[in-house]
Amino acid sequence: MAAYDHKKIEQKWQRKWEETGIYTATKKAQGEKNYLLIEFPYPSGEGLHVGHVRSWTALDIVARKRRAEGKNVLYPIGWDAFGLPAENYALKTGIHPTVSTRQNVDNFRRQIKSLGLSFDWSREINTTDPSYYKWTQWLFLQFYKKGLAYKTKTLINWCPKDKIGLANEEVVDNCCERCGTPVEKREKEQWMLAITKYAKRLYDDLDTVDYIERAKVQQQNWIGPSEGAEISFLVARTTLAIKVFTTRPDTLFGATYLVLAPEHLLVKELAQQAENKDEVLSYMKAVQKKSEIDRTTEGKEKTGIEIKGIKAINPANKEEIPIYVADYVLGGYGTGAIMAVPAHDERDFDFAKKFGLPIYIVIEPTAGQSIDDTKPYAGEGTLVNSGEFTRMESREVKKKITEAVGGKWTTTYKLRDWVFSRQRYWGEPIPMVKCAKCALRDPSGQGWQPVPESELPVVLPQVEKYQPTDTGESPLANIPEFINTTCPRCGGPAMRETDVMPNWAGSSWYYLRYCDPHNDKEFASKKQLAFWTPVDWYNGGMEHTVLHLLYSRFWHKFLYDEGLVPTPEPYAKRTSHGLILAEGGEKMSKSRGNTVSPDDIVERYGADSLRLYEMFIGPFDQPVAWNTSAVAGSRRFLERAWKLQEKIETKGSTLTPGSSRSSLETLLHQTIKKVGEDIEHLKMNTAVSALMILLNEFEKLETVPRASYRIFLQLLAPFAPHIAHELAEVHEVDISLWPMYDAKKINGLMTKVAVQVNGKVRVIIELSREAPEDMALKKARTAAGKWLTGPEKRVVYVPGKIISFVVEEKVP
RNA sequence: GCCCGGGUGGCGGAAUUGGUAUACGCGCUCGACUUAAGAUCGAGUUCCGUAAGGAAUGUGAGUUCGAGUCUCACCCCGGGCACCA
Repeated sequence: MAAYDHKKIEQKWQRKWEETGIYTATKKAQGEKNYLLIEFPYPSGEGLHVGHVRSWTALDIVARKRRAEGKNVLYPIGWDAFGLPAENYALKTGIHPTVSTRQNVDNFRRQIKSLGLSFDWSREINTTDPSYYKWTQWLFLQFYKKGLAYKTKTLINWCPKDKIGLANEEVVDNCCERCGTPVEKREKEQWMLAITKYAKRLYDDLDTVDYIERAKVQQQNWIGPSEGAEISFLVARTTLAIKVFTTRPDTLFGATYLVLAPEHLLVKELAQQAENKDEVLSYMKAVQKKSEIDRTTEGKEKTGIEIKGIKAINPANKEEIPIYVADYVLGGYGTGAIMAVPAHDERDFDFAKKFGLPIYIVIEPTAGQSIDDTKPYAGEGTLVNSGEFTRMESREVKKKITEAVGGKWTTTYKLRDWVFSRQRYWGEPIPMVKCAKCALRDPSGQGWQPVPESELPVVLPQVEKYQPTDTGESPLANIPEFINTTCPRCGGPAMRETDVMPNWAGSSWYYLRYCDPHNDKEFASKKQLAFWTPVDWYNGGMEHTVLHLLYSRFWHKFLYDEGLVPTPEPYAKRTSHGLILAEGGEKMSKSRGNTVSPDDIVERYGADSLRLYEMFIGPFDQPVAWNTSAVAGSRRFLERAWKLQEKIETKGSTLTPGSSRSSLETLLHQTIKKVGEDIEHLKMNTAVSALMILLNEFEKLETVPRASYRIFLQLLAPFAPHIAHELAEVHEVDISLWPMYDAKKINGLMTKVAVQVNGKVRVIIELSREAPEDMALKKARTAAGKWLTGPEKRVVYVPGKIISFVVEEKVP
């Protein structure tokens, strides 16, 4: 027997799989369809990360198992290749992103193929390919046609280092998610996608999908629905009204002032009539200068200014109350204005204390709790000082009060519309044209015209300089041949949009393209979509839960409304893998110099060892630290599996004695069940452990029955496909099907039962599974006699598990 | 502050409905083989104790014949949201 040569074996099988194309999915194949998806990678210059291997191997195991079960599996791969790193690399080196992307993709492809992942390479896609982004642009135009894409002047998050606008989702702790630079606010014209129109459905439909709980909760938090009332406060001696949003209309009688956000549209108008006009305007200016950070981290000391001489009328008690402008109220949430109830809200309380505003208590805790006048009481309770509502319960009165003052019960969401413009080069050009002439006839005055679908794609032109400008214009703005065009509506001179799409655009629909990747008439045919979608199982990182996952659900729902996709949700099931950390538990990163390259591990130990190790490393959904010396353990396991060949019984002979056979049979059936179920629940670490236990048992035998050996290889094949296929070929056993277990053979004839005396396990006895109670107890009493020192008070017998005696203890 | 996870040997971690805690692997110790090292194979490895035995699943209480698992209170770690009215 030759030594285990992983290089030879892995190359041989990888070549064979490629030549025979056995992992190519076709609609015509037999069996129920099964669409398994992993997040397609960004082909970075650093190459594959061991984290990619974790996610992809896990679903590869699922894919291989399901194929063996006769399912028609689609497991595709592609490249999410637009994005800043390629552009920044071009800035540094002058190498065009097309070139570096091609090189990186080639490297990724080579690396992935060396891992023996059973991807369908015939469906490989690339978001930067014009034949792909043609359809990304086409989809954008559908949003535009339905009024869901619009350009507007808005305050956006601006990263001064990357010189790029960011979506709210890309801002973490007020810093750029990518580079960590504190973001600034800038007013810019931006293309927006109206994701807020779908807020309710994006929230509600989470109940219809099988997502890992954490992902669901994060999306719920992000969408952030909040039920409450919209109530109008008239401005005294004017025709104006200020609409506020509140979740506590029951405290309306305690509203002693109003607060407008500095961004509120009415502020400027009211300021004109104010006694302290200049002060109000200078406060607004000061707020505008403040970054988001200053606004939120000033030790929570609240600032604001009264609009003097102007009062609002509390619709509940008709009292005139002052109006303030303060930046603790956010412009983008609710109506941008609040009614302040200092007695029952901590923020309003702080503000009222600072500005000496009245505090009216209108809710009293129902029972037991005392009111502490140094703190506001924010709980529910009984109304006081509330006119006709006095003595009612706060919970029951919310909608009644809202109705009584002509308010509206409504739901507000934290979700904001999606900033879809990037003033950059390496992205899909937004297929819009601006015509000055048409703008005159356009009610919005903007003059935007969509590029006719027949002229798609709008191809990204070659540029000399990639450098974005401080004014925030795209490098495309420097290319006259690109900008100057004719208006599709009037035929006159017009200018192209120079903004490009964010890198989330191409990834918002790629799983649809996989269904029909070479279609040049449609983004995917209805027939193919009807067959393959929805994705049955999608695995990816937690970091994409509120970005990619939410965005693609939004696109999908829109396409569903347009009748372009057959299901309301794109992904039936979503799981997530934990990060792989460096040895020592730190994050792996190039700058820390602690990365592990899959190439090195494949070279030294082999792909099968790497796959097995990453599955064995720990619970799939939790972060784990890398440990190279533990990879050797997986390698040892495979070597022992290799060596086991020597013990296989030749065809026809049965050398293993009968008693070993029956206990081996029990273990085999248990292992089939365990491995199969563990794969379905991604409990890969315990599945591998079960395979190890089986191998340990095999090694104790003189010889291994062929049938048992075959089952071992069948179970091993998804995890370590190369070695399993090699051994199967050499020993002429068929491992193309997944083995079945016999439920009756899971339990052996004999079973070990623990005997407890007064709660302590004293002895373990072996019993026949069918042993009657009296016999079992008799045997237990004999075995545990030493500890049965007093009269028995109680006996519990759970067959197959435990016998528990409670005896009277001798008091010394 | 609110909402999710999680806390078990030297380390990564197992543990069906409450029913033999520490599976499996790494590391370590001893032994065999070897001139030697490595690899491999065998034995051992939660802690205290020579042993009999005792103690232990973040802390403290509770329910139970029996608790890692259930209940209550608290501590610590990781993640998400956060002046969201």
